[in-house]
Formats: sequence, C-alpha cells, structure tokens
Amino acid sequence: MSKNEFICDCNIIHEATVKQTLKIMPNEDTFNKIAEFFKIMGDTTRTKILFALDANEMCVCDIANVLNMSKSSISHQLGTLRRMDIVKCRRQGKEVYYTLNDEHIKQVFEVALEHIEHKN
Amino acid sequence: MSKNEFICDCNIIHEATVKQTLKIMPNEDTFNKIAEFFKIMGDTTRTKILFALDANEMCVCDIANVLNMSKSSISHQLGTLRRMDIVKCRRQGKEVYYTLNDEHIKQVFEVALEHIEHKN
DNA sequence: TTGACAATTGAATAAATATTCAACTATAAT
DNA sequence: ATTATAGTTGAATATTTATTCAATTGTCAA
Repeated sequence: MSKNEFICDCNIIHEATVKQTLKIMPNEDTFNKIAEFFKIMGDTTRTKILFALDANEMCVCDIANVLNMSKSSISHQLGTLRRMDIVKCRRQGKEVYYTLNDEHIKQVFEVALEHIEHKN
Repeated sequence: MSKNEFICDCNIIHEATVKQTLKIMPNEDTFNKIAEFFKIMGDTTRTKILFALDANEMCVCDIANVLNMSKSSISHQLGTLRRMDIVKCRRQGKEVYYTLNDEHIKQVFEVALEHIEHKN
C-alpha cells in the first residue's frame, strides 16, 4: 500500500536511497537549463561555428564557406545561438558580423577536448 | 574563377579570414566527438540519471523511481551511457547496479551550473 | 523445473530538430 | 527607381532520437 507512492513495476526498491536522492535532486527547471546549455554544443554544425567565431569575427558568408554549408542553414543556426545569447552580431553595410558573446564557451571547449584526449 | 574553390553564393568573402580559419579548424572527427560528448548531457533524462548516480550507486528500478519514468526507458538510456563508457554496471542477484565511470562528469556539471547561475 | 521478477532488447511510434527551398528584407551602388 | 547582393525567415522535408510496447533473458526461490 505505502509502495504506491512509487510508480515502478518492481518490489525491491531501495526506498532510503530513492528518498535521499529525491531530496538532493535539483528541480526540473534546473535540469532543463543544464540540458539546454549542453544541447547547444551537442551539434557538429554549431560546435564548428563556435570554434570558428572563437578565432575570428566573421560574416555569415565567411562561416558558410568555412563549414562548406548553405548560408540559410548557417543563418538558422546563428539565429538560435543569438536567441540564446551565445553569439552577438553587428551589421556593417550589407554584411552582418558575428562574435562570441559567452565567455564560457572557451572553457567548455577545453573540458571537452581534455575529455576526448584523455579517452583515447 | 579562383573563387570556385568556395561554394558560397556571395562575392564578398574575406578570403584571408576564411583560409586562416580553415587552417586552424580541427578535423571532422574531432568535432563529431565533441558534439557526441555534449549530446549526452544535452538531454534532461540523461542529465538527471548522471546527477543521481553521482550521488549514489543505484539499480535500474531505483533510478526509474527517482525520475518517475519506466524501467525500459531508463534502461535504454543507461545502455547508451554504458556504450559511451560514461557509466558502468555490476550485477548482484537479480538487480544491476550502476555507477559513474567518468570522472569528468562532475567537473562538467560544475561548469554548466556556474554558467546557468552566472546568467540570471 | 516452474514461477516470479529485474533488466534488456528490437521494433514501432512519437517528438524534436537540422537542412532545404523559396520568398522576402535591408543595404549599397548605378 | 532599379538592380544586385548579404542575410533572414517560414514552411516543408528529412533526419535523428526518445519513449513505449511486447517479447525475451538472467537470476533466484519454492
């Protein structure tokens, strides 16, 4: 009966562990934000864009050429990065130049690279 | 004519910037690995699982209860985490107990949390 | 060896997201 | 004003990926 507070189809739950873990778990919102943050880097195209912008300020066309992809596709991705305040842009004449807005990106890259190399 | 090495439908490419950036860009494989690494944390369910396992070793059923999700779903996610060497498991009787395998996870969490809090 | 239960697995479904395509906006030059 | 070009945008398509469902495996106990 008291087992009903758990929804699992099994009996041998370690109730103490489950309850203790539930107590320390951050709220849903925090997890969503963490996941959202990592999702940005979890796409090859965006990762490349961020790496490129870390090296140089560039216009959409430059980025498209570096990645060998269509302007439209790049622009869409830049749009999502902009909406997330990861990049910022300025217009100069007909071109729009993009730069990194978020200083954490470099740090995050380093952690990832370290992880990959550490792995072999 | 010489512009043909670039595939973009625009003229004002900053050729020097593009070439220099291309020179320092890591290879495709590296980007794929980086993206793959971040993709893992870019999902709310997996993020929760990792957080939970960071606190306690747990069996599949425990995790399912903590996250309030089906055992099957959790098991699928644990499978991908296992295949990527992020978690490891041991069987004891009928249960299978999971723990974190990758020491970077904590560090990565910290970076993400810092980012989120820094943002407001 | 049979029954019960934890966990895994493959296939199907559902949901999320990246890219393409076509139309459109903004700016500059003639 | 007209034309050309950089960039953006929305809708459609394609692709990827999470979850569900049903069947199966592994282990223990009777």
